Amino acid sequence: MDEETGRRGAPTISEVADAAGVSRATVSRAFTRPGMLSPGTVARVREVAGRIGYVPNQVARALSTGRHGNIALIVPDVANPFFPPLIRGAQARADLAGYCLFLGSSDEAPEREETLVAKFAGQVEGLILVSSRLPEERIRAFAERRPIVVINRDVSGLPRVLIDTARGIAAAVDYLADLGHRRITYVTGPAASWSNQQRRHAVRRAARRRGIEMIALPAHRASFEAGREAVPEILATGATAAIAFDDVTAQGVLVGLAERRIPVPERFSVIGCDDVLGATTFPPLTTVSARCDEAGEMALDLLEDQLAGRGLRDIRCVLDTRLVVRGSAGPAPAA
Amino acid sequence: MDEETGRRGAPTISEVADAAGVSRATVSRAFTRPGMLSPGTVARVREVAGRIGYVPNQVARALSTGRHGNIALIVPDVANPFFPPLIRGAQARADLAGYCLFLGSSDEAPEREETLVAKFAGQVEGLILVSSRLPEERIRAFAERRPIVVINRDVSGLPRVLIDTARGIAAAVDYLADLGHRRITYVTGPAASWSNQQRRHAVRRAARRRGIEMIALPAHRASFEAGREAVPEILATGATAAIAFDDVTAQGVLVGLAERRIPVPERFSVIGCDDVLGATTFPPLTTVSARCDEAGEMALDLLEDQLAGRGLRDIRCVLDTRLVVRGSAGPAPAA
DNA sequence: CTGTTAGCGCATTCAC
DNA sequence: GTGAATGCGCTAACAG
Repeated sequence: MDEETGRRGAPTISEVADAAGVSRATVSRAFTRPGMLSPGTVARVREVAGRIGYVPNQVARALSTGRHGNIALIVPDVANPFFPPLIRGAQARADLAGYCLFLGSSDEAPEREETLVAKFAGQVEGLILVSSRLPEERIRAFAERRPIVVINRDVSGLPRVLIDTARGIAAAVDYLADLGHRRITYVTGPAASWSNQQRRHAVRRAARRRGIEMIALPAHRASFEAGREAVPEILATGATAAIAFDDVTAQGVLVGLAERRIPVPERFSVIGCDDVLGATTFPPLTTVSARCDEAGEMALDLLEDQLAGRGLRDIRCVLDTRLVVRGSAGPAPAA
Repeated sequence: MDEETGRRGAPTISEVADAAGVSRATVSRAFTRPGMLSPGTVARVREVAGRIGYVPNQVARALSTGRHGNIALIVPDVANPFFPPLIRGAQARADLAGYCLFLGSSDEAPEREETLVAKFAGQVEGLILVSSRLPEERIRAFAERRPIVVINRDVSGLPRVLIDTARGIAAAVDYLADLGHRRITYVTGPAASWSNQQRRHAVRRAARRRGIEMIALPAHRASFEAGREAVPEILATGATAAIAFDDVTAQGVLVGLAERRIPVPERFSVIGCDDVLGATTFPPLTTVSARCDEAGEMALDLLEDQLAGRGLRDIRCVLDTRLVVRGSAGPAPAA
């Protein structure tokens, strides 16, 4: 008994073996492959184990088998509403497959992400990196040690799931064009983000196709505030609608507009991206749905394939998107 | 070389020892207690290790030392904005102390939480349970095995950090009373939640003290929608202000009000709780600050004390709160 | 079906 | 300052 904590060392497999009058191997099998034992023995061993309070030591088991039954999922920021649905999707699948999901949040800092990955790498079967801020070479280096699946980052040679917002954004631009908007703005996200570049290009392409004007506005800081602060600039361009990098940014635009008493969508239209806010804004945000939950599920499936030895190394899953029409975009105001 | 994956087994301490022409013990010491070795040896060993790509096996190390260097933090729902700041606080402290933080999200399901705790228990030094939905006896049982700190749950005998919203809520009620409100509503949160009960009582007490009327409205479902759907009922009571269980619920109330074109705070006042939304609503939410980040930091400090053998078992840290005045509450409208 | 033997990779006594 | 032996708790052959 540990005098300091009042906690005693956990009972080991040997103690159970002695108490039950069997060998340690039998105890082990009673927990890992009950089918190999006679039902009676299994019951007896388990009964004794339960009474003593024996719980198999995961760490020892992992050392012996090389299998830990854990998967790590690392996101840039748990506070960003984009990730929870994705996390939930991955977790659901992990449960099904009998894995325990470890979550890590890097706070958008590459160094923190590096530390996390390194720490996790030793204790999990494989990892999923979401919107990683790591240099590609680092990701590849880690992938050398452990199976890695990336989400929202197009690293060739690794299994990856990409959310292709191009289609959804094209639909958004079409929608605005059909509503009579001739000049729109795109409110930028993190410059280093793969998603941001992809979305920017998509808006530009679609606008060109429809023959309407598109102006990209740099975001000076992250998400919400970026959107809010961009409002004066947006207005200065003379545009009648804005597509934002993500929903949080769009929410910022919404608030900035509200502060200026500019009614949405009557005088200005706003469209977000990701559909993570649901209808929690006013007016409810029209947005491009990203199906983040499916991304999480798919990543876990890919990882599972990887772990099972089946599954290609260089697979690229692309998730489609579509426009979700709610109430934040309407006809262009008469000039 | 594993033909299936193209990944080879990680180099072990022995390979480094051979390559460097020293014993395994020396390699081990080069990483764990460099002070015991001559500087030259340390440098040489590390150089060789780096070249070979040797990384100490955490699992083996943990089995040998009984120390894993991990701490688990389990929250009911990563999607709830209440938790990210708390997580961040804990993570910052964990970094400082050299621990790696494992996150778990139970989706508000006690069974999931149970599974998570059980899985984690074997791989961490200790755990932090935030707003746990587990029966007290289960928490106690786990605490028998591993040091546990709880947040927002008053489990006697365990180190716990509680956010005492009473003071902040009293201030909120005072604020409303001073503004001339005579009848207010409290929009309830999860019935099973310790925080909810505490907050409800606090509102009631303060209202009684100030001689104003308080009506509690049950939330039919979770957070945002609960708030939005409660609006008709709120209005039906004839109240002129509402205090919501948390900011997300308050945001729902705000949207419900906006949908009915009821201007806030001119015609109705809303106050939230937790201060997790910042100024991202319109109008910016007046709320009771909960200092969630400090709760996370404090919990980790307590756990550290626990692990170091110092620190009491039955310690109860109470964090104070205060009213943050922004723009969602104003003078009671003239009747 | 069950017991025996031999590691998994590392940290840690002891000797030297 | 460094090496040789021992064990952490468990699983996985191999016998019987």
